[in-house]
Amino acid sequence: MTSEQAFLQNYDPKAFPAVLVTVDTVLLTYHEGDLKVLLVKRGNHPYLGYWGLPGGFLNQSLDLSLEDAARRSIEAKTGIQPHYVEQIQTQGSQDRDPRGWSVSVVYSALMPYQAATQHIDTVDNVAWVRLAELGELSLAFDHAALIEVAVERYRQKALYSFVPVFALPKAFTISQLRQVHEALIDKPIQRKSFLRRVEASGLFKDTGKTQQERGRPASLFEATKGIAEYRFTRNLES
Amino acid sequence: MTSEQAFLQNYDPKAFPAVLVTVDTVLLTYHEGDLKVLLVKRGNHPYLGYWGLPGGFLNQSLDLSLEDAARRSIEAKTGIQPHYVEQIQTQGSQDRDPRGWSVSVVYSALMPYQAATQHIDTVDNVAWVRLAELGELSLAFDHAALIEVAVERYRQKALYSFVPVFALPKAFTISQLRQVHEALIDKPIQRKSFLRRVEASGLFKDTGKTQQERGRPASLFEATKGIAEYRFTRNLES
DNA sequence: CTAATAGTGTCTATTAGACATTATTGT
DNA sequence: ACAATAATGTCTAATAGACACTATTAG
Repeated sequence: MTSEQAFLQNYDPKAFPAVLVTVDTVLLTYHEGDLKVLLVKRGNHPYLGYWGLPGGFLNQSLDLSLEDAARRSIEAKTGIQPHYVEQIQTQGSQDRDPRGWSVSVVYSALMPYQAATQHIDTVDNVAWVRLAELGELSLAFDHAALIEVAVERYRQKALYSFVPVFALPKAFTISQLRQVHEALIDKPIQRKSFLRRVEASGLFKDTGKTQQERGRPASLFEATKGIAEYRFTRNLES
Repeated sequence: MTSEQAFLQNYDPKAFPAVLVTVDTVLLTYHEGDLKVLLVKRGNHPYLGYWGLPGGFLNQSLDLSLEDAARRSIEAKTGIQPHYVEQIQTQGSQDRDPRGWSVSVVYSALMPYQAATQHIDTVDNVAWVRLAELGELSLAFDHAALIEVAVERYRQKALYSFVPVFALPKAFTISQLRQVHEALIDKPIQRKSFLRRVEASGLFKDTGKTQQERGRPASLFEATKGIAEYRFTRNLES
């Protein structure tokens, strides 16, 4: 039996054929009544010219961890560090990438539309695309399915948490927040029920300011710490 | 701009240093009042002689997909194909394995104790270990943390689903099922509340048989199709 | 009989849905 | 005043917790 030290010295990482490891991110926001996902027009083969998710190969020198890699690619495309990031799932198979056995670790983040948009407006290969429009587009790899899984996850969270709040700007009205939840679950939510939950959570701070579109001005709120972890024991109807 | 075909012909998968990709599995069961996890005594460096999770490097020729790899290693260690498998999370960082940048895709499965135990009793490097005992053991890599994440996931599911039923044999009593849920959430559950949910779901088939420990014999039930997907809109208290 | 466990009856408390009512703004 | 949207009042329905009660077995 060799010592661990000797074992590691003799260990050859090239003994096994390499698996392609990419980290892809599903970035979502809410703007003017629509949920939108950030897509990038691919400048390389395969799927050259197709829209796909931001992300790319793991960079073993730059990235200390998978989440590092996700945050790095998010900041590269949007110029901001989102306040909500979670790992969604990992897809890996022999045939999802023509270059070989490929594993994609999928992260997702929610962010305010405005904050990210000033950065992406400066380039023409990055765009927010309405989820409703995705059917018309043919996306690279299995990215359409990856987006679907992320959205389904948020749909569930809209029923028992306030996680969707991270798709809004820092200050927002309760109606706007309700609209994000409604867009996710694709159903109207009773205003009274929703407001009761906002109050019961105790996690929203009234800024004292108001915002008006049409009709009575609405109070502007901010999310406080802990909102990402808060859970209701009873779901909204789905 | 080269054609996609030319690009793929010139593509060299060895241009990037290989990332180590492993698939590890957290196999859980319930037996005699305890939740147990299947551990394997490692026969190789690193962590030679430590207990760790079943799993190993992705085999690019044998495995068509990540889930394939998980199922293959589960069957290798237990001799059975579990009825419930889900992907838990993926951990990856520069320093979790001394051999290099390593990614571990973690799957988890629930299975009946008896079905798997006849197979593992024939070897001495595989064992069911009570979750309560894990604190005394020092596990390989970050496997203790991976188990913790899987158990926490099932703890949540115990509050709004019947997924824990897959840790029991084909026929079981409602008390046994309740005990699995109680072991997961570490709290007693009202028998009446639990039975109400069993009835409301309509997903349990009374076998007509009974089973007796002490006291009144209990009816034996079987799970029917769809139980893995069933969700309550209201959680048990956590 | 008692002990033990399975299973039921029934009351209370909580909370989401429904929907009517009031409040506050612009035109 | 009217339209539009925000915010509240209040009733009902659904369902989990609490816990007492009955049922069925072994010894």
